[in-house]
Amino acid sequence: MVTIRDVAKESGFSSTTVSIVLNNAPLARYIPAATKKRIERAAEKLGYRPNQFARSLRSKRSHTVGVMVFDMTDPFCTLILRGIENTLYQASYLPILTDVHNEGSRFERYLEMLLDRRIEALIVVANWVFLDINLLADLEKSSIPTAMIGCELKTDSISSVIVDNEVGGHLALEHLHALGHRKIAIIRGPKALVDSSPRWRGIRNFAKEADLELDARLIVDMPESSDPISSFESGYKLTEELLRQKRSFTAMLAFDDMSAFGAIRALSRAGIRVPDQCSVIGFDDVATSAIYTPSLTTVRQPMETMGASAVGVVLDGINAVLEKREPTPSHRKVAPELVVRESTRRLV
Amino acid sequence: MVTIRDVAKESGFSSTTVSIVLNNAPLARYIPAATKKRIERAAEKLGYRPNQFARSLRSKRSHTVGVMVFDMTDPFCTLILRGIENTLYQASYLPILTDVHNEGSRFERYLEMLLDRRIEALIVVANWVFLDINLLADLEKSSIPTAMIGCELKTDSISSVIVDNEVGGHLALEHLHALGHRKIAIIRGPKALVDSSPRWRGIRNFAKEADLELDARLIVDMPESSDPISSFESGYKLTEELLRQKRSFTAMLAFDDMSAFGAIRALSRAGIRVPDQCSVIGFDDVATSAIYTPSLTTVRQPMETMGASAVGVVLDGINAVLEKREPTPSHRKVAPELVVRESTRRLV
DNA sequence: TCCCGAAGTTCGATTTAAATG
DNA sequence: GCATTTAAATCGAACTTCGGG
Repeated sequence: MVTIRDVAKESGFSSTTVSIVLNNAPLARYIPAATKKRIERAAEKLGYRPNQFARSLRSKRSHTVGVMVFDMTDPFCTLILRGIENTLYQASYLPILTDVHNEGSRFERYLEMLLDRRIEALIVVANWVFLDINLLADLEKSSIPTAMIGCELKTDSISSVIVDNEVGGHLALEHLHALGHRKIAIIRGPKALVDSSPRWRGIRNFAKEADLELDARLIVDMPESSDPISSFESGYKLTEELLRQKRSFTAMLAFDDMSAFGAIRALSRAGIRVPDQCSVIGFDDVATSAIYTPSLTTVRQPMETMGASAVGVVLDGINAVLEKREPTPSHRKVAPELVVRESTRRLV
Repeated sequence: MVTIRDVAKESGFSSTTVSIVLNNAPLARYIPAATKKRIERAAEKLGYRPNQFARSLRSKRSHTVGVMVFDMTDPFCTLILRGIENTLYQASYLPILTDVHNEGSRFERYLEMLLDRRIEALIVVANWVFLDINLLADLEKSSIPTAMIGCELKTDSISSVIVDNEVGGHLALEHLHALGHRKIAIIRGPKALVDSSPRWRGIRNFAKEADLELDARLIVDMPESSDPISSFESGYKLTEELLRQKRSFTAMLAFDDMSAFGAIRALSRAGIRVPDQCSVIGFDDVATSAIYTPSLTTVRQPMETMGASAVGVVLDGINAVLEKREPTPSHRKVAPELVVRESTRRLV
C-alpha cells in the first residue's frame, strides 16, 4: 500500500506538505503552484489513496450514515431507500444498511454496531411498526443526528419526516365522493399503527364537510399485524366478510395499497368487476400499484422525496454538530398526492 | 470517549494487558482469572467500547462488505438484499449499500469509494444489466473477493451465483404443456440480456423432447431496455400486438414477471380473462406475483438463498485471504422452482 | 511579518520484545 | 525457563509548532 510518506519521498517534500496540498487545507494558500503540481503528480504516479482508517481516527469522522429499516420486504421501503441513497451520494456519504426484521433484539444489536462504527447520523425507516418505548430511549441517548421516516415521535430530540395522513385520508374520500359514490366501505388501519388514526380523522373531516354520512356497518378494522403480506390478507378477508354479509357498497377506501389489492382480489373472486361495479382506492402508491390490473388509484406518499428530505435533515444536524451549534430537530410533514388510475370510476 | 487507557488506569493494569484480556488474545492463557475479572469489570463500569478506526488501522480489517446493486427499484433486488443482510448479520459483518442506477460513471465512483473504505469483499447484484467490459476490468483488478448475483462472467476470477435459466425455461413450458396447452405465445427477453438465451434454450429443449411445435408467429422479442417498468410495457405492447394480429393462443409464456403483468393487462383490456381464456406464466416470482389478481404462476428464483449464497462465497474468500490460501472463485447455479398459482389453468 | 516547509505529536488500539520475580 | 506484566513501536494521516529565509 502506498502511503503519504511514499508520496513525500517521491515528490521530495515532507509528508506534512503533501497532506496540506492533497487536502487543500487552509495552509495550502501559501504553497507555490509548482510544489503543488509536483506533489499531485507524484500522488497520481504512485496511485496514492489516503487510508480512511487513519484519516477517520484522526478526524473522528466516518462519512457514513446508518440506515435502519424495520422491514426491507415492505414495498414502502424501496423508493425511500433510493431517495436516501441518491442524496447521500451527492454529499459523498455512504450508507450502512441494516434491516431489523421488526425484532427488538436485532434493533439493539444493530444500533450498537452502527454506533461502534461511528456513523455520523442515523435514519430510521419505521414503516409499519408498533413502536417500542425502550427502543426510543436507546435512540435518544445515541446523541447523533437522527431522523425517522414514517412515524412521528413525541420525543422532540429526534427529527421526523412523515406524510400528512390527515390530508391523505381527506383526499381519498373526496375523490370517491366526487365520482358520485355515497355507499363507501372503509378499511381502517390497525389501531396500534401510528398512521391509522390521523388517516381516519381526515376521512371523517371530509365526510362532515361534504355532509356525507358514513355507514358504520361498512367500516371495518384491520387486526394488529406486522408485515405487508398480512395487510394484503386482511384486506382480502375483511372484504370477503363484507360481501358475505351482503353489504351493499359502490366503492372501497382501503387503508393502504396492500389491503386494496386484497380487496380487489376478494371482489374479483366474488365476480364483482373493478372498477365497473366497485371502485377501489388505496394509499401509498407502492411500485405494484401502477402495474396492477386494474392499475390502482391511490394517495401517493412521495417516498423518494421523503428519503431525500430525511438525509437533508440529518446532514444539517451533522453540520450543526461540526460547527458546535445546537442541532435543531425538525419535523416535516409532506403533502400526499392523489394519483388517479383505473381502479376508480364515476358512478353511473 | 473512554479509551483503553482509561480502562487500564481504572483496573490498575497496563493497556497491553487490557487489550490482551478483552480480545482474548493467545497470551490471555497466562493471565490469571482474577486479573481478567478486574479488567472486565473496569471496562464494563466505564462502558468501554473499542474505537473501530484505531482497531481497523492496526488490523487492516473493516468487517464491512460492499453491496452494489444495479437498480434498487427492480423488485428482483429486495429479497436478495434480505438474504445478503441476514447472512452478513450472522457473521457480524455490515453492508455498505450502493445503487449504481445502471450508470457506468456511478459504478466507477462507487467502486472507488468502497475500495477506499477497505471493504473486505464485494457483492454485485447485476439484475437486468447489459454488461460493460470496462466495468469488469475494474472489478477484476480490485483484488478483493467478489461475487456477482444474476450474471455469470467469462472472467474466472469473479464468483457468481445465478439461477439455472435453462432449467427454468424448461419448467415453464413443461407446465403449460402439461395443462394441455399447445398454442403458446412466447415473449423472449432482450438479446443483450444474459438470461435471455439460456432461458430460450430451455424452452426449445422441452419443445423438442415433447415433440411440441412452436409457432414462430407466436414468438416475440422484447426490445433492449434497462428497467423493470419498460419490461412491463414491453409485455403489454407485444401482447397487444399479437392480439391485433388475431393470433390465436391459449397460453402465454412471458420472459419475466413484469412482462407477464403487462401481458395480463393487455389480455384483460381485450376482454380476455386470465386464466379462463388464456393462461399466463412468468419468471422470477417477485413480491407482486403472489398478490396480483389473478396471482401469477411463475418460475421462482430463490432470491433470498442466492443472496445468502453469495455471502457464503465471499466469506470463504475472505478467510482464504486471511489464511494466505489462494481464493478459489466458485460459480454456483441454483435450481429454480415452479410456483403454481391462479394465472394458469388446464385447457378445457 | 510573510512565506514555505519540516519535525514532531496525536488519534486509540494491537503487538512485539522485554522486564520482572 | 516459566508465569505475569508492561514499555515501546506500529498502523497512516492530520495538525501544531517551529525555524529559516
